[in-house]
Amino acid sequence: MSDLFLYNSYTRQKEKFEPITPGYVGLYVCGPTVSGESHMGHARPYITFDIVNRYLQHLGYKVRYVRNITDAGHFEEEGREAEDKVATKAKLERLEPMELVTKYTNMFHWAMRLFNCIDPNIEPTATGHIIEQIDMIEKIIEKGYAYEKNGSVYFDVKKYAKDHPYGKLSGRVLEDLLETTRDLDGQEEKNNKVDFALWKNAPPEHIMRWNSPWGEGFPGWHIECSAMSSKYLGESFDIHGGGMDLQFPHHESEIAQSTVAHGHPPVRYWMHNNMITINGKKMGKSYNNVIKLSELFTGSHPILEQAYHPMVIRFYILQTHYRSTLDFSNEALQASEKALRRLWEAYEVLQKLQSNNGVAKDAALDEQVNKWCAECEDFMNDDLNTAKVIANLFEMAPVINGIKGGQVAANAISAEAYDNLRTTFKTYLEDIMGLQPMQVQQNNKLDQVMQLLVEIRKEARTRKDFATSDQIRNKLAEAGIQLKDEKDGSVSYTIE
RNA sequence: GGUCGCGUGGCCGAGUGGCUAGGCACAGGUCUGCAAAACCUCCUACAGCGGUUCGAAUCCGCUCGCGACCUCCA
Repeated sequence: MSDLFLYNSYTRQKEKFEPITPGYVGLYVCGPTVSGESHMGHARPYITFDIVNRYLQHLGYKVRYVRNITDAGHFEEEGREAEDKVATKAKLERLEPMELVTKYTNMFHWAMRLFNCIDPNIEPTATGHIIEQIDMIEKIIEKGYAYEKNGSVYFDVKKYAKDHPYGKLSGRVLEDLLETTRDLDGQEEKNNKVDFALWKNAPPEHIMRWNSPWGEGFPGWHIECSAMSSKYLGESFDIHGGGMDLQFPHHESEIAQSTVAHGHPPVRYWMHNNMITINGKKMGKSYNNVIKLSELFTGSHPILEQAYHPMVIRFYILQTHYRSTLDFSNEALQASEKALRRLWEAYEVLQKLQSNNGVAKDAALDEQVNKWCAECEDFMNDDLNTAKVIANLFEMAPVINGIKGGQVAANAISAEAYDNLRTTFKTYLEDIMGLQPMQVQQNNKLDQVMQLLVEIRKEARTRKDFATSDQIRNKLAEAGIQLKDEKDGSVSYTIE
């Protein structure tokens, strides 16, 4: 058995994974900002790290998976006027931040369920950890790496950079940053442009506000992850994940804050998934090119030619390595849909195959099958190469279908190889990659109706009444039910 | 402008020195009453130029094209 190697963004190389506490893994992933509906781009990190979580568990680790909900910040609901925030309005007329945040948190959870992502063990909210964040800020001030200005607190990056490797994660050089950072509102308060806010003084119209030693305000963006990850995973934990776009400034700032507060860097392995692009451009709110998940599932976006099942999206994402960009197109998604359908059907065929008595007639094929199965683990261990795992499963699909169709002898492979096939498909398809059948679960009554139709069609065919038999087949196809005439004369069906 | 990354066959995408992934589409065939499904076969690519090497999609250099981050961002 090979060892698990993960690409560590911090060192820019694949490293052997060794947890801090043998047998246990602390995994923290930056969760969504719930000020709006999740879009397709958001699907990638949560599916990617669901695989990380699942695979670590498969390897026998006890994983504590923490994924936060960013529900504090400067939120506005789309379509609402800025004056909604004015405090003079009646309470129920005003935007209530918690209402907005609850709505989008619920929608996020809905999508995660459909994607079959395992729930994190802890899903802390930023608003629920204001005290922890204030504590941490105070610690940083005590150590002399932060300063207060007009009710806001800023982290002193320049001072930190003197004796710490600031910029290592994101490949920045402080001098460059000092020159190139753009002018933004509120910058004049900072001692240096590169400093970032730990706490922000809330202007009167800001509706999210908490008391703090520095007056009413709200936490800076980066501090929540530092405070919550250390609370639930410890001051040193194994894996921190998130999208590549968070490397700077978010993760870089996290490292700086935690290093000062705790006296050492917080994370062993930094993992970053790449972006989903559309027409070559990153899908993101600021580019105005997002496809929301709800639109994706229903097909209700002008660019979409059809609705896409959550499992198709999941499979589509897994067909690409997580560190590569993934370009959206209807064509690509439709290809994934067909591919997944074929692979899943092979899996179902496999479950029904009868094992032979043990001896392999085709030693070469037998060996090949065992090799394909064994390789899956090596691929996963090589920085979670799900694309290669899927490719291997596809190599085995014709063997499975061939046995069923008679093109491959049933006793070509050994009983061991059969078991190996079954275990491999189950383990990788379901347990590790978290895929599920797309088909509607068949219920008993529908099945009885189907058996009746199949019987009528069979009789019609015997009479050579092909008009009737084809009508049954075609009408069912229109309804999304596909009949398949099997080699042995039986008829099976699949429902889309 | 600075930093980093990418450019693979009709499309999507693995792959980082030799063994020419995989999926989808196309074409041909087997099977079928006809189909569908399945199976078999076909399609042999690595932006361009130059270099290193016995050998490069893979390493180095240059050129062209694209993108990400530097601002909220998964």
